[in-house]
Amino acid sequence: MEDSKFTQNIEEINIEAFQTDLINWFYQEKRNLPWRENQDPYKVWVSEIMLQQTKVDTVIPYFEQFMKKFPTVEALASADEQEVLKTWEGLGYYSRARNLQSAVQEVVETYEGKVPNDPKQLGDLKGVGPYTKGAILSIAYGIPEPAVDGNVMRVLSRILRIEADIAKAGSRRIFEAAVRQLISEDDPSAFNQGLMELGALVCTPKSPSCMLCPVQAHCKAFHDGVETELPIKTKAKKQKKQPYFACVLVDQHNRFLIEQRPNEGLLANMWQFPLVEKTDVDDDHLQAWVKEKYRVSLKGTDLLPKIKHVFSHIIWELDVRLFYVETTEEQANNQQWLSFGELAPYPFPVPFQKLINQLATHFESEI
DNA sequence: TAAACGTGGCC
DNA sequence: TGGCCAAGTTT
Repeated sequence: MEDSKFTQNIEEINIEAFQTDLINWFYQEKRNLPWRENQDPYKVWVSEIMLQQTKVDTVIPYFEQFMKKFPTVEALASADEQEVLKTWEGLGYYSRARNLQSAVQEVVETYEGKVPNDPKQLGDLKGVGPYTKGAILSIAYGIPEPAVDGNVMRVLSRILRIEADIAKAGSRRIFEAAVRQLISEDDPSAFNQGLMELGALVCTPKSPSCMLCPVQAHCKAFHDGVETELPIKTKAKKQKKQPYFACVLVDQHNRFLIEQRPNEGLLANMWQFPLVEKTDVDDDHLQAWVKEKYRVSLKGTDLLPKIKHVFSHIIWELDVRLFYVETTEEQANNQQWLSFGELAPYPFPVPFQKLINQLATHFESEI
């Protein structure tokens, strides 16, 4: 259906000229990025995972740190997961980090530490989906496989005037089919990266710089004057608000209670201050809930500024309450009483980094 | 197929 | 301010 129109448009393209124009532009204009210093498959892999749904400028410092701490497949495979998460702290989508370490462990155990260049073996690794598989194969190994990300879909939707909804899961295969016809067998790495770099620097979502585009002459959308109408992308649903109480328990030695989140779901295995949904416990029962759940007696409470945190699919509204604890009993083993300085090694998601910053202000010199 | 899964920057 | 966007994968 959608394919028929694009099949016709692809036949109007001079493929050799398109490849040459794109690849030459890429070598001319490509940014110098730390993961482009060589083609080490491990570095390519780590960079591709970090770049998922994440801007280049955000990734750069994380990539540098990660490579310093885990320079090889073996180093990452044998690291503590907590240290890996700490290095990933603030980057988001933390299952990427846990899947990456798990996959690297499989590479050590099953493939003698060599990142596979076999599409099936590579694609079966945790966290390696169709895009990442194609990116590693083409960039690290020079194998002509499609690497279709959001950039590639946007660029090709314009060049070929493809009107498939790029928000839909099934649309990716249309673009993969297009790439298979267009890709350079001689330099699939520069071709795939060129498509993405073009999307990042020229063929941008809002106002594409068509006058600077190296493949303007090949672009159906530009020819027809519809470049700003593409790609077609349906809107995401609005996030649902979730009101919580965030509870800071402080004992007489200025130690704070933190707990580790479950090993799956949102922010898996990350640490937090005790959290409870307001739909589960209302204001009147909060104090009793804290005493019961954490086996403490209280000598006072206080109020800290509210924290709002927007995730991709939900919004946390944290009402932050301070509880001064008189006596404590043994706590569960996913919990820790720690002084302020001892919090440092524990990976916290951003909403709790905000909270920790509030504590630093609130307690000033006390801690 | 659609929802879950983070975060920061931009307008 | 709130919606949109960024080199996606898993379930």
